[in-house]
Amino acid sequence: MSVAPDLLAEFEARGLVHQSTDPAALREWLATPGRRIYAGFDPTADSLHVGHLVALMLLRRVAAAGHEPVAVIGGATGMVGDPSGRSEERNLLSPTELAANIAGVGGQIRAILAAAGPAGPLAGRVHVVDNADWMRDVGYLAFLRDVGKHVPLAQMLGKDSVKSRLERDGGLSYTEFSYMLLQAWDFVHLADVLDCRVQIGGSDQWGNITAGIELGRRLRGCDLHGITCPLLTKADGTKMGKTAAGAIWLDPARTSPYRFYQYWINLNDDDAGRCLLRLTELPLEEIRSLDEARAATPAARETQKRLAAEVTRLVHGEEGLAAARQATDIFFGAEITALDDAALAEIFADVPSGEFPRSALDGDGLPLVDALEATGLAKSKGAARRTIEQGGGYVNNRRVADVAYRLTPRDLAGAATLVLRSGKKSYALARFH
RNA sequence: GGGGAGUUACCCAAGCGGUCAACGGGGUCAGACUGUAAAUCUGAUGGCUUUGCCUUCGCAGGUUCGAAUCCUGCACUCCCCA
Repeated sequence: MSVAPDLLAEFEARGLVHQSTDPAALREWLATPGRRIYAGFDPTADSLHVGHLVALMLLRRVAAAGHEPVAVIGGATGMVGDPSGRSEERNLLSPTELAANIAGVGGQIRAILAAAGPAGPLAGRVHVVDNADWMRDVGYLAFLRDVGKHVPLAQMLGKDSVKSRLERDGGLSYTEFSYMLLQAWDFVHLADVLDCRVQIGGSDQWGNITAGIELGRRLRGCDLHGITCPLLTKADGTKMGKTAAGAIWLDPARTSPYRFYQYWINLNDDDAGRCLLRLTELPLEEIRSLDEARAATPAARETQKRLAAEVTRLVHGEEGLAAARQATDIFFGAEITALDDAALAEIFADVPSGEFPRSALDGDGLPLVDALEATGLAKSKGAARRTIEQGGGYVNNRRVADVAYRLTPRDLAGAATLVLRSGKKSYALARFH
């Protein structure tokens, strides 16, 4: 292994450092290749969402720099619930839910850490562990004596996550209050068994990370370090990855590759520029040239296209990216002809559909107005007529100007499916059985 | 308990006997423009078997050839006095 690139400088250049412990000490420790650095992921759902991508990318950068990332799945901490960044008490997850979540989240973490980057496969070895493996058998009394005894209450009460919750009406339970002890113990445990001395996370994790550092010093006399990165937010102040329709998930069953891809394509210029730095592994020179291109010819949307391609490829692979691009061409492009029903169903996975008897197409056929109404593209037949009159009615992406138009077997794009559209973006599939 | 004002379509809000499916604004939808952005402009916006028909203006009755508009009762909201 050659000399490790300066990971901290890389983080700083990409705007990934919000707070960190002593940079000089950190830099020195990181100068040796093969260092282990961890980030935790609590399995609060069966899939991660784009909000988790920054942390995943941090781990990939760790690996790319010749160190060894450690991803900790919170099988134990997920039982308790992290109060950080939350305004209300969490509901406890059932053991069954939790097991499913651990499986889902774990699979995604492994896949993303295993994916090849623009510069080929990642160098460093990757660890994926579950903190339930070392927490499960720790007895309550032992934990109170071995860990709790070394954590001053004043310190716990001083954390923002606790303070802000105490000031609210709901307060927080003892269970969530204890959360930081578990995460602190994780850090000390990983230092023990893996010599992992740096924890990274979102800026809301600072309190939990410093709790671990403090515990390490009191318990082991060792120097642990922490880095937090700014939470990814959009220019309008909302969280990255939240849309009106809900979160953008990494699981293709929850968010199709097409919608995932479109999310990045639709970011505004500034947000896209920032994401390029934080969420991709493109070299800084390349990002700089994209910045220049964006300033010179913003309409080309090179930044968004490149960002969407990079992130989609990482999460959904080449095939997912290809599917998203194909769907994009169709959604924004030409007339739809000769696609088979499976491909149509795939491309239009996010789109509502209406079922009709095959016989509806026979004879005079099915009035387009009825089909638009039945698939929900128009609230009433009157609205459907209006849409067509005003030039917003499409069959297979071909504009239909005739209000009295009737669908017949000639209009089928696949064997039994055709595509209806109202306006620029509202699609529906009509299936005939 | 007494007096006054009000209740109109998704929201706000005009209309005060016929030309009212009901002005205007917001929202929404469609079109143009555009960078799959923002802004702007244009059109539409109760339903239907659509050159016509049906159902809407708090609810129920009534007057009238004809009512969202006038009368009576009821319900709810707001304001003033007690």
